[in-house]
Amino acid sequence: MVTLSEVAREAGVSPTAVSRHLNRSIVLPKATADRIDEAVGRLGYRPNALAKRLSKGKAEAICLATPEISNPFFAELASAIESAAAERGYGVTLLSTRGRPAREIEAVNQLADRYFDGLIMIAARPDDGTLGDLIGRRQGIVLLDEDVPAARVPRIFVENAIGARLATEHLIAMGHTDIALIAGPMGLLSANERVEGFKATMAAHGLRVDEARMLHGEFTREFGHEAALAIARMSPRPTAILACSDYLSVGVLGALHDLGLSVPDDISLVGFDDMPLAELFDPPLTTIRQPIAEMGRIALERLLASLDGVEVPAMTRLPVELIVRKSVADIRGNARR
Amino acid sequence: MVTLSEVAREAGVSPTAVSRHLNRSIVLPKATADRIDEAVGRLGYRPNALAKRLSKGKAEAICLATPEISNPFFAELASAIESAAAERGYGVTLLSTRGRPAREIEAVNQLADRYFDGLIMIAARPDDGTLGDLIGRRQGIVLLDEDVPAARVPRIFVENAIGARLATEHLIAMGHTDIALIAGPMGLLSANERVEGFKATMAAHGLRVDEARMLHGEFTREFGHEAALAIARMSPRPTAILACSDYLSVGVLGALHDLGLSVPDDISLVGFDDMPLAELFDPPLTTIRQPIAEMGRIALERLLASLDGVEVPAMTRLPVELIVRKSVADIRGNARR
DNA sequence: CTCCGGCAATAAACCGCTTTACCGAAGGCT
DNA sequence: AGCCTTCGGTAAAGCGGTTTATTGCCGGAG
Repeated sequence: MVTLSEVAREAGVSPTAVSRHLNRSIVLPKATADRIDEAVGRLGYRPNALAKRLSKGKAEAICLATPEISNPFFAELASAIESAAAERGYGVTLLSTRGRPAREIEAVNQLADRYFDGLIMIAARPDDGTLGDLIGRRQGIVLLDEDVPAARVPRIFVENAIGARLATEHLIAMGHTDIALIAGPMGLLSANERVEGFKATMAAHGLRVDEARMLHGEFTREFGHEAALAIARMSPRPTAILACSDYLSVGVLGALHDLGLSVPDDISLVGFDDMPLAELFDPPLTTIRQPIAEMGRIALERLLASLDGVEVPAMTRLPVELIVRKSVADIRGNARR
Repeated sequence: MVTLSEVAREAGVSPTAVSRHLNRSIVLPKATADRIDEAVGRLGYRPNALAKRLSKGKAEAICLATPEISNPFFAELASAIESAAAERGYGVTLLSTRGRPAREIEAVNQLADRYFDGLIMIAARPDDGTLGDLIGRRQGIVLLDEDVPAARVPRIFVENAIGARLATEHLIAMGHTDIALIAGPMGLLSANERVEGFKATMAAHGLRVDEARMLHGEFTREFGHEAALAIARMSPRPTAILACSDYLSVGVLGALHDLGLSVPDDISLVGFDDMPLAELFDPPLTTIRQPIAEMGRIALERLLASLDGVEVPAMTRLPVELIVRKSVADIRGNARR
């Protein structure tokens, strides 16, 4: 391991000169500069990142805390963030919280410990205040996709209510009036907003929504499965399901398939997220697209900006879009089954 | 930012005492220990990770270099690795190489720069020797899923040839004799082994394989799409396709669907990887399962072991398994179409 | 002949923690 | 009484860079 001092000795100058020359914080006469460059090359010198980080007080890295990186939605987000970060010379440390509050707290603590300069947090469940307190008004955090109420940090969300409206309107336009909702965890912002968007749209069309037809649970395949089973048993059976995440939809698809029910012939389904590969499902999933790549890019930009001390918007809302594929049946004019 | 020295002053002891006490490298009388603990608590002291890393000479982090983290196969691998690493107190830095050799080299350089202690590398394309030289016999690297020939580091691969044999035998058992192969990049170990497994199995069954029916290209959706189009145009058209990665299969499925060809009625398909969600495709994909979670866990274990200086096997082969779903038709007894 | 300014380069402090000695006092043994 | 241990702790040298303030020197202006 060759150090700065060795290069300096080799080039016959001081370590300071080498450091400043390499960081372009000094302009040396060509002869000296060449001697240094030559020594660097000959010894194969590479600055020790650990030392650099300590003396600069920057980790040159950010952390991305996701509920679960194996979820393609988060994986896609991670990809966008990593790519943007790499361009700016930052590393991305991954931290899957797996829905455990302790892991989310760990992420914030590691930020405090300077393991990284900033943190992009995708929360997974409603916060009881612990996380919010911890985040407080700390610098260097950005909340993505999901809220942690008490925290005073920049947020990047999508238009959840509009997405739910788009989905609901589509279903209504196709003749559905009895729609079940599979929502996310009670108390989670994105879940709430989607529920509200759904309810408001139903109301606007003079449709009643039965509380018993709105199921709350985690954004997991398992809960989607479970909820779909429950919905299939309802009587009369809803003609359509709005699932507030594609991961839920995946569970729904599996459950309905197991029951021998066809989507969309027996029951229609709209998802939310447009997660990668959703177009390949059986049937291709009609869903609300979140601009994943853009969310990631913007989250990173906001984070780095706030690290540089520039003021960033407290809240950014990104647009969503209805993607019509094959999971919704047109039942206009049909008799109620 | 409160430092060790401040805690020491507050507790009326030396920084050494605080450091050693906190790291349990000394046992102090209860009274002193309590004074230190109390000071730590009152000041809210947290050790600076940057300083710790420099003085210990360890980054407490490893890097996972994947071709593309948004690919569910790699995302799943990342999840397993992150989880195992977290248990051992290591952070995981993500680096998507996006198939660019420069990014792979970057990963190795960053390892040299001590950005992290170890590197799990999933190579993406045949190496011209550059990467191999760089990796050389360097400590702290493990190759996963894909080879870089010249390097003298531990490797964790699956039984590629056996997987290809299993897939081919299944196809043959279902009556297929004219099988097209969509292989990975020429010269990539996993691709080669799968091709060889396919050829050997065909030969063992007395079936001829036409070189023109074996297509080489990158492990991407795009190439899968392209290759499927080419295969559909062949005359006579093969009755089955063996795609050497599920990501390729995804492209195949899309292309055949666009052509109005049904899988498996018009053409059968077997994939490789059993990537997450493959069971939801239309049709559910028959494929060769790689034990993704185990691969990740073992890769991490091997890496950490080798960092600790313990000898690890130069090569580990993990078993694969045929997962029969719905993408292969039984055409035994059928007339050749 | 001095003084000043700018060039070339450096000494030394610092980032915050770890770790390797090493030291003084108290107690136990012979 | 003298010597050895153990206990309780510390001084100081790193780790490998960055950075601030400073120095010596030289040429030109006054």
